[in-house]
Amino acid sequence: MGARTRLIDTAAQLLAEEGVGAVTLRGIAKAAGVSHGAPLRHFPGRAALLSAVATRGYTELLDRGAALPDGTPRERLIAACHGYLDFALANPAMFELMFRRDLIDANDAELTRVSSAVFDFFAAMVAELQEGGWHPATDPRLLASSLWASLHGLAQLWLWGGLAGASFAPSPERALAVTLDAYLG
Amino acid sequence: MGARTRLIDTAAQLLAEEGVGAVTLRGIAKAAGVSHGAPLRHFPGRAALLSAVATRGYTELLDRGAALPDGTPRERLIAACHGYLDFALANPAMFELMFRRDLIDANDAELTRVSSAVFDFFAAMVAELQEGGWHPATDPRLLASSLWASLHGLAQLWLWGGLAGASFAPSPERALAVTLDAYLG
DNA sequence: TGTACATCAGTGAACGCGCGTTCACTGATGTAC
DNA sequence: TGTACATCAGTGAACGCGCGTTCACTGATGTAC
Repeated sequence: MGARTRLIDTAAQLLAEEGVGAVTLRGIAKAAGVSHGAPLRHFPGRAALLSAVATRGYTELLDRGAALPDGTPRERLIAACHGYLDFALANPAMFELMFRRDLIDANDAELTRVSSAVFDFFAAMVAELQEGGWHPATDPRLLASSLWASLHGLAQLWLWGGLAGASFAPSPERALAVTLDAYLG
Repeated sequence: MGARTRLIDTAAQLLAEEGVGAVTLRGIAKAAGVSHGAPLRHFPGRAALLSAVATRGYTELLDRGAALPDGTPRERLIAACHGYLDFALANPAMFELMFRRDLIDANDAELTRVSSAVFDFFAAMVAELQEGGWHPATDPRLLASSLWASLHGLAQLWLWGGLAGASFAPSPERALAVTLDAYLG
């Protein structure tokens, strides 16, 4: 395994264990057991390394999409929505990093390639369901954007510290059920 | 005007102009024209000052709610949803700060008081609409959580850099219309 | 097989930076008598 | 009205920290002939 890959692995593990604040170049180097200048042999800078880590996150999202069980378009879209929320809840720090523009390089070629693929996959599932007569007149990418944003907000707010006030905190699953009911009827 | 209030004002302005990364204790002190140790006369630390700034954001949200025009419960809820999105788009850095747990003190009394009030206000509007027969069997706070999360995700993703891939970027207003159509039929 | 050279990951000291926070101090203002 | 004292916002030097990045160097590995 290449040193570059090992650095990304170590960073991803450090991210999961210690959070976004821990993935500094020096912290990653230390966790990887190399001197703190070593990572710069493989990445031009911190943002590039973190972008590679975030790309891992988008790749896993894509893998989850590919591993979706067979079923009707509707069943598959519902499963994909659950998958997105599950991923975010299971990998909170990765999820945060994936959307932290100040930490990663938004123009990173691989990152944009994979994240676009995730959206395209999702939009394709939406389009498939539309063929069955669901919101047939709406642009599938617009519909996908709205639905994706709803999932995203659910994950963000839950990770942020509960969906409602402290006195009432519905589980994200229950809120997702309400959301899916609204969209899918 | 007290020095404390002036510091919050200055910080809020600096936040709007320079972003979340600029609101350091030293940066705020410099912008306020005082020595960099001066803010600690009024706040126990950085998190307390930033929490006071974020509280401003929630307060403005509450003010916007109070200023909603008269109308049917449905019209008022739709206006509130637009208001939330408008606020986020008009105050991106404040919106970011309001949900950055690593920068503000989640246990700050005033902050939790006002942010809870915002949610309660929103949930009350939802409950009012339910009296008209809309999703009557669902807990209004659960319904409010789902709808709020959808708005929140719309704002977050838009500010993050477009709702979809670079090839297709629907305006948040168009996506909001789709979302409101899904929930409100 | 042996030799000279190139490549390249990694080292570790150093640089310069901005940060939050501490601390002894100043100077103005308010208050008690 | 005057004096002694307390309060308190602000000062500015300093501390210690972790950061990203630079740089000359080492040592192992691969390659050409």
